[in-house]
Amino acid sequence: MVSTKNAKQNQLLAAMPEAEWKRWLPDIEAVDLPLGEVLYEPGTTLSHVYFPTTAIISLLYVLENGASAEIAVVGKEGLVGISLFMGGESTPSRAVVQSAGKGFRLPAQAMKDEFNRGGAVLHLLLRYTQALITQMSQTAVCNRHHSLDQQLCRWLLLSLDRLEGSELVMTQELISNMLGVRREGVTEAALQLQSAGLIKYSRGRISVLDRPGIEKRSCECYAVVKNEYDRLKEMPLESLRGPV
Amino acid sequence: MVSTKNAKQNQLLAAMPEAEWKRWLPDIEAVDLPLGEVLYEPGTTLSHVYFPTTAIISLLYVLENGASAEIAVVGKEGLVGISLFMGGESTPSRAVVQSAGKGFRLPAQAMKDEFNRGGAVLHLLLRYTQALITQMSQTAVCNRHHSLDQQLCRWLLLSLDRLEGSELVMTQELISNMLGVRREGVTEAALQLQSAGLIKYSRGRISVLDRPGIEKRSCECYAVVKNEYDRLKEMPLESLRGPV
DNA sequence: CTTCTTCTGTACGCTACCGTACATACAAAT
DNA sequence: ATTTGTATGTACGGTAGCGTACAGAAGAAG
Repeated sequence: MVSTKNAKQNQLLAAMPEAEWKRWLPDIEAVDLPLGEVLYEPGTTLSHVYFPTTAIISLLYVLENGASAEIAVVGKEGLVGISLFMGGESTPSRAVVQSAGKGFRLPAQAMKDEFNRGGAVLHLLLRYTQALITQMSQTAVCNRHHSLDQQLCRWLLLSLDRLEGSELVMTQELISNMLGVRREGVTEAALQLQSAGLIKYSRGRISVLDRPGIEKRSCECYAVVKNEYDRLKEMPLESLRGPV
Repeated sequence: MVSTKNAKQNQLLAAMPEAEWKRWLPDIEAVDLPLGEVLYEPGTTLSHVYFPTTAIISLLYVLENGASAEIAVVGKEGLVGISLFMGGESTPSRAVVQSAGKGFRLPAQAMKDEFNRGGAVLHLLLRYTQALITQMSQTAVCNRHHSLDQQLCRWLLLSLDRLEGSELVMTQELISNMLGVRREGVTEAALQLQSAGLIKYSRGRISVLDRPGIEKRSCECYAVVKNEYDRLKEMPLESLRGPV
C-alpha cells in the first residue's frame, strides 16, 4: 500500500473526520505533479480529484485567440476538480501544474459516493468551493481595476502562501501567461520590485526578501481572498444544519 | 395565500420535482424587485434566497476606492444567495436589482432544510452554481482581454436573455458601473452600435434592433457562458449518482 | 412655458499596457 | 572554450481607456 502519511498536509484531507478518512484510504493515491502537467482540459470529464500538498495548480482559461488568464490557484488548502461533485462533470477551464510538487488523488466515483453520503465531507467541500468562488470573483475585479504591479504582488503572495519557504520556481514568461499580460510587462514590474529590495530573482527562481513590503504594494484583492479562506476554514462544519 | 402561479417562470423552480415543490409552497413568497434594491451586502447573512422571474440581479464587487465591477448576472434561470447552501452564510459581494421586475423568495432555513435532504434539489442547485462559476470565470478573462465594445455586446446579450422583449431600461451610467468602466466609454461604444443600426436608445431605454449583429460584435464569452448554462440545464439530474 | 435635473455627447491630454523587434546574459551541453 | 538555448532587459511607436471638464438635449416639475 502506498504511503498516505503526508496526505494530511492537504488541509481538506486534514479536516476530514476520521471515519470518512478511513473509507477513502483504500482509494487514495499519492501522485507527483511535475511543472506543466495538465490535470484536465476544457470540456473533459475528470477521472480523479486532486488534493495538492506541495504542488500548486492553476485554473486557467484559454481564449480562442490563444490569450489566457488564470482565474484561481489551488494549493494545499484545496482540491482540483470541483465540477465532479458540482454535477457538471466538466468545465470550460484548464488545470495546469504551476509549481511542481506532490499531491494525492481520489478516483471520481469514490469522490461522488462520499459526497452523496451527504455528511461532513459534503459541507467541507462546498465551503471550500465557496472560497474558490471568492477567489475567482476577486480575480475578475482585479483584472478590471488594478495595475500590473499590484497584480504581480497579489500573485506572488497567493503562491507564497501555498509553498514552503520563500522561493518560487517560475519564469516571467509563465507568470505573464497566468496574469494574462505581456512577458515584458512582468519584467518591468519585477525589476521595480527587485530594485526596491523586495525580491531577488534570476532565470526562473524568485526569492521574496520582504514579504510585508510586497503586501503593501499588492492590491486589496490578496487580503480579501485570504480573509475569506480563513473565515470559511474556521467556521464549524455543522453550521449548515442550522438550529435543530 | 399569495399566488405562486408565476413561480415556475423561474427555471430552477420549474425544474423542481413536484414533491419538493409542495414542501416549499407554504414558505415561498412573491416579491417585487424594484431597480436598485439591494438583496445583500458584503459580509451580511442572508435571510432569504431569491428566485427572480422577470427581474435581473447583478452580483457585483465594490472596491475600497469605490470602483466596482459586475461578476455575474442572475435572472429567471437562477437564484441569488448561493452562499446560504454553500455554507459560508455570506460573501464579499453585493447583489443589486439591475432590472426591475418580480421574483420569489424562500426563507433561509427552509432552503437549508431542503438542501440537507440531499435529494434532487441539492443537485439542481449545485449544478446551477457551477454554471454561475463559469460565468464568473469568463468575466474574469473577459475583463482582461476584451474591448469595451465587445464587453458591452456581451452584457446586452446576457441581459436580453433574461428579459421578455428586446428593450432594456438602463442608463449608460449604470451600465458603466456594471462593466467597471467610465460612463463616457459606454456612450462612445453605444453610439457606434447605434450608428451601425444595431441598437436604438434614449435616456435609459435601449432597444436591440439586430440581435445577430450584436452577437457578431460580442466576444466569445457570451457564447461560452450560454452554452455552459444550456449544457448544465439539459443534463439529467441523476447523473451525480453515478452508475448504480 | 420655464426651470431643474438627469442623461448623453464631445474634447483633450495622460498613462498603462500592447505589439514588435532586438540585445544581452546566464547556464547547460558538447 | 564554444555553442546553443532559454531567460531577461530595452526600446519605441501605437492605442484603448482614464480623468476631467463642459455642453447640449430630453424629460420632469413647477
